[in-house]
Amino acid sequence: MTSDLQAPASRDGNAAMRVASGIRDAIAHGDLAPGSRLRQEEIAERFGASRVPVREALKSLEAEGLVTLVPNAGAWVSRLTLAECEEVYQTRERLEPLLLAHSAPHLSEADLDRLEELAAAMSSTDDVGEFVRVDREFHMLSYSRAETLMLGDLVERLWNLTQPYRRAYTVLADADTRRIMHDEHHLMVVALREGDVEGAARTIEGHIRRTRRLLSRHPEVFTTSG
Amino acid sequence: MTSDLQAPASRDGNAAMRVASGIRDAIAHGDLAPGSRLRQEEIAERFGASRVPVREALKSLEAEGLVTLVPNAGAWVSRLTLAECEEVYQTRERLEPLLLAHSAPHLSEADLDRLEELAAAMSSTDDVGEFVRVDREFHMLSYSRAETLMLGDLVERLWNLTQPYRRAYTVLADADTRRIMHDEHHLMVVALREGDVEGAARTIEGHIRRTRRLLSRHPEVFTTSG
DNA sequence: TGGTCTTGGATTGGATCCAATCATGGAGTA
DNA sequence: TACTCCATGATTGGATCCAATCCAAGACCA
Repeated sequence: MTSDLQAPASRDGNAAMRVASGIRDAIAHGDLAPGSRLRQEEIAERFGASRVPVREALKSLEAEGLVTLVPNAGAWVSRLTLAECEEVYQTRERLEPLLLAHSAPHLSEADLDRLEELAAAMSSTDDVGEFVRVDREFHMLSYSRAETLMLGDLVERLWNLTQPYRRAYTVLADADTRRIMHDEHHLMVVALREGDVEGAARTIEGHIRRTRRLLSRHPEVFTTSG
Repeated sequence: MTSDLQAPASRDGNAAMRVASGIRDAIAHGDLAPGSRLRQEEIAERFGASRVPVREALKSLEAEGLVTLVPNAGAWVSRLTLAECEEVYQTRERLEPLLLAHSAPHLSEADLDRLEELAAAMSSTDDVGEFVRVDREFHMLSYSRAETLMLGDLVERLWNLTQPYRRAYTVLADADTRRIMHDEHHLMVVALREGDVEGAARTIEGHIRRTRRLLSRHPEVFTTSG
């Protein structure tokens, strides 16, 4: 019980924030699958905190939609149906062009170089995990210069909601589809370099739309076999 | 073991939920102005609870953007600048046509009759408080038949964010502007009756866009004089 | 034998207590 | 007079304890 043996958990930020980030990451990385039950005490012990900050963290995650909270019953990692996932993509289709328009004018040359690097890395890798990771970095970087109150956070949350399924259906893309995705990424960088915000916005919209339609052809990703 | 995977039906009634709703309503009704400090103990006493559920409620409200939480300092009702308010309206401009498209096919005749009633009530009242209240009911009813995972809640949150400012700039609309707003409402009902989802979506988009432009002509609403 | 009731354990929800942190104001000094 | 430093009170953050609720297994009875 003496705290000398147990190193006090890192002090930056408050505990609830740390716990929330930890759970978010665990979900994103696939360590916590959709449908998994989240027991407060278990989480508390895992993060070296008491249950109070855990409950606050779960409240935040519920508001983000990542966790489903049932009074007097418990918390589960949210599970999406195909229809719900399509809804998230429809929403992204509307919001990300807007967010990109906010960010595009402030992207530096270095940002654009990095975007090109990431696009190239995506077309050369065969590892799905790596692809998904780089894909996320690519898009988030393209939005990173937007100075927004909530739109940026909102889009990131939408990505988080579908992250567990992204890997699953990325495997299913055939060579042609992958080629088209890479072309779209490249087109987007070109448009951004030319200062063609409208063109970049249209490209990202089409990109998300195409991904959504790919998704809807693979309902097997969402079968609740577990 | 597998019984942990599916969440049982929800049951409402915990304190954190009540507190969150209470604060939300207080902000919406203007009892809590943007910038107001929220002291945990004060709130706890007001709702007859302890500080623990209050802290959970504040976490939720922070995730919604209604409350700004500063570690080790406290909580304040979020205050928007003009630019941030315009961002919310830009976001609504993209999302509400989509949400309306989800809802429109499921609106009943009774719903449409009620919408017409509300539109008429808006054009006949001179009381600003009444107008704002009915306006919200009108739009929320038009979305109420959408069966969405998050889009419906998301739009409602966006409305909540700007609710404190809506009353302020509604006063500033001249007779012409009000007339146009009423026409738009009526046009929307007509399009919905005809089953013209696309037309209704365009109408609501134009309606929000017009409101946003009206808003940007009245920066004085956002001067931090208080 | 089948259904209902009860009881125990497990888990969440809430209250109280203690620790950590921050703002405020006053004393002391150049 | 103005600036620094420190002490003190107020407020938030976290831990522990207790109450309420739910689920499941087994007892009881028709």
